[in-house]
Amino acid sequence: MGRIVPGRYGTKKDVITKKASRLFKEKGFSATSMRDLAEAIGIEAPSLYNHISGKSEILQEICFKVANLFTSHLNEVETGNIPVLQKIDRIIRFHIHMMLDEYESVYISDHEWKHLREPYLSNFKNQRRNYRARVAAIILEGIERREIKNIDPYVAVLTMLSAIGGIEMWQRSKKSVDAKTLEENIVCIFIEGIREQPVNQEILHSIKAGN
Amino acid sequence: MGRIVPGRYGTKKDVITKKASRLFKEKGFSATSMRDLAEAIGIEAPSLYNHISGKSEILQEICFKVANLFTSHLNEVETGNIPVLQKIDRIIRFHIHMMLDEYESVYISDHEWKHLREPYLSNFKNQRRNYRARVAAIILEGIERREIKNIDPYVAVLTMLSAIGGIEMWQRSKKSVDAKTLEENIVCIFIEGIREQPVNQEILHSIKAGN
DNA sequence: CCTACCGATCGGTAGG
DNA sequence: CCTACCGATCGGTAGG
Repeated sequence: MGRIVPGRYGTKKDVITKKASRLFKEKGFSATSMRDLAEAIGIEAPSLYNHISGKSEILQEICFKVANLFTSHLNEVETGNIPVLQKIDRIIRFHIHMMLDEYESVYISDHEWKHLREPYLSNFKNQRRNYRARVAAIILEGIERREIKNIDPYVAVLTMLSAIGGIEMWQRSKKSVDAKTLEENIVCIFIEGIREQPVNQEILHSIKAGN
Repeated sequence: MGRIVPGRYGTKKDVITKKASRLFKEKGFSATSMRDLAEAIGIEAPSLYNHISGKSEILQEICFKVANLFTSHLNEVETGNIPVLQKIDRIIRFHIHMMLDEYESVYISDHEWKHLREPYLSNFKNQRRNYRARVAAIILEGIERREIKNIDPYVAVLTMLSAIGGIEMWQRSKKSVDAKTLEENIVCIFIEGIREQPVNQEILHSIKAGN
């Protein structure tokens, strides 16, 4: 095999990161050896170290690339002058798109982050906690404006984000449900699930009143 | 250290499985060595093999114990002559309770099953696929009866189950939200998220009666 | 990007 | 349940 050539696949490091994403996703970070990775690329294991400093650097690249994309998107959403439910709608759709477009990276960021080394581990956990707190703040605002029902904002955030995180298995059976149906169904479930519903409240009231 | 004594912690094998659950959850299956496990228990690594045949047997015990609990509960729910939304309500609550009571085992069953060996790996995947298909069938029935809105049943199942699977992080910050609030919030989001709207009084009644 | 190689650690066995 | 130990494999380095 010749050397890895930069080109339409990006730098050599990008090629390594891409191949590693697939392997880490399929076998897990710890169960993937540098020899597995090298073989998948078509080089010998020691050659990898010309492009990366070590196995954990690859994991760092993947996890923070994903985390930064989510953070950047949230920055945009927060500054927009749109209704709260529309903000939540945008966040949900972005998560779904990330899962469909970059599902290997997102999967690793969701499931393998614990193998990050310090100080990256702490940084990652902080960034994640911060992200969730900011989304929870949006939901809280919606509750105060009576656009969203009175639920615990953090429960709502975790429920939504982990639900979308679970659709990775989806990728394999793309045929059965197309992406658009998937997206609209999920958005529908959550938006109507968290939205304040005056009709239901009225019915509930009339039941309690004994009508 | 003396030998592991059976007693209020169950058999020696149970003690090993319990300790392993914690370690597999914190470090991952592959990153947990038999020496880590032995040290946590207070014995030498080779002594473990008097009680178990190998590392993968422990993972099998954990994964299938969880899978069988879910399957057993679904068997009960299916045979019950209750409205569809109430069946879904029961399933959701069972998943939440499992997550709160046995979160280490459930976490491993959710995240580490890929490290199972054949034929256990195939058996586990089959059992899981079967479980989801059966829950999807319940949802489909609800759609046909116009109790549930017209969404893809399998998307609804994955959304619900993976959302609940994500609340494991919850365990750590028990203080911030009590279990009852957590449960009611999640049930509320999903039941109202999938219910056909406008609501009719009968369904609301049956849900309330089910609690 | 390769060959040659390192110390550490792995899951597991032999034998008592 | 222990000590002693096995072959295999790990992440990574030296040197070219």
